[in-house]
Amino acid sequence: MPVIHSAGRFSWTYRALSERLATGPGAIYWHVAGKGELLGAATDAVLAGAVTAGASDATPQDAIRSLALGVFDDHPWIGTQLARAPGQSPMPRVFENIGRQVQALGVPAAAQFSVASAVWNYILGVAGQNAANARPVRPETDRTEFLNAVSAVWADLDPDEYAFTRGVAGRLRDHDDRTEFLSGIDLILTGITAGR
Amino acid sequence: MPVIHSAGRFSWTYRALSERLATGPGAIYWHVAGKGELLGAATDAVLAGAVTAGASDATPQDAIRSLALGVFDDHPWIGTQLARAPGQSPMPRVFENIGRQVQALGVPAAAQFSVASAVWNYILGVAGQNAANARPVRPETDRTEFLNAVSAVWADLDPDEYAFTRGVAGRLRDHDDRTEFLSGIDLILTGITAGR
DNA sequence: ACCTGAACACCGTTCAAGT
DNA sequence: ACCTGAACACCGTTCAAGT
Repeated sequence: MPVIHSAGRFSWTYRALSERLATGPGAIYWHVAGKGELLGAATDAVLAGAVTAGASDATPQDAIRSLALGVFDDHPWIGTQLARAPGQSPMPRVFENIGRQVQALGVPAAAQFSVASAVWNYILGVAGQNAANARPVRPETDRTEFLNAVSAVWADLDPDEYAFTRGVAGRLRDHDDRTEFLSGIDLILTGITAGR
Repeated sequence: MPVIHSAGRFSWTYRALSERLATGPGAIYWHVAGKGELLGAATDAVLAGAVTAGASDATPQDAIRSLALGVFDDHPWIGTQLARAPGQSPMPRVFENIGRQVQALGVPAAAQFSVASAVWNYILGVAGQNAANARPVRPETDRTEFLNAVSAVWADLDPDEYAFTRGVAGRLRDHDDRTEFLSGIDLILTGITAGR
């Protein structure tokens, strides 16, 4: 079967795919069992590329950040579809990468799986979440416009009941998803080393 | 419009909904603009219930854990659909809840928004991720069977290239998603207080 | 003002038929 | 062994027509 090159924003429909491959939609079913396996294969192909990122970083922290950003920046949609194919999936390769950094951070053996899972879950979960948010409810509303609207609502909330939310309304307007994503990673990284 | 009661696992299709409401699919469109707004309304209704959890917990940490588990246990699918409606959404209420715990943990003002966002993102992201994983690719394969298969593959990996993954293959088989979810929360909580 | 329900475009999936 | 493409069931959405 032809290799699937990840091409940015692409609708993974059988019809779009089959048109691209100059064939009928049914042809794909000879190669994959269904949509799940199809997306799984695509996910795997993309993850394989993400592993190389962070291969030679200075600290374990930097290595994890590189890997996380690799997923977040290039292929956030991955989160929606998980590597489930037990076979030759690159999922273990990514997990191995994270796990070694976790070991390098001095996490005791008994906690390593749990800690690596948390990092893994955070990366896929938040990146996927972000990808889902990327397409707005109504296509005509753009991001800044939307954020301004929400920020205005927040700033107008009851000062007693919503003291905190009111206070950060301004930050919402200016916030950057990528930065927030990274700050979460850092929080986890701090938690890892602090818990030692 | 009739209030939508969250009823466990339910397919949010217009047809299923309209049958439930004993009406035609078109009728719903008079009340909501589209699928996004529909799911948004449902999400809001559910989140409103989740806020009460953790209202009176001993420590800020416990309060955040309660809220996180409230989403994870009862309504993991929420993560797939975000509170986007700027209006009277309970989203600010949840965010307020988290924010106050973050303040109680002693996080400096400049970092509060960022930290609260990380907690929020983690909860929705990982819970949603988990909901997506809940339905397997092929319906006939159940969870334990699947985990055993993956675990066996992991245990069989190259000892040099996959030293870490091999080593935790056993833990994968026995792992509990809920526990992993909580351990990630704890990692973040530790990171929050350690970074002070 | 609010509901009805047929209709449209689109999707994943199947399958008899081809080579 | 591998591809074709019409067909099926299903989905979100629209809209003329009803009350």
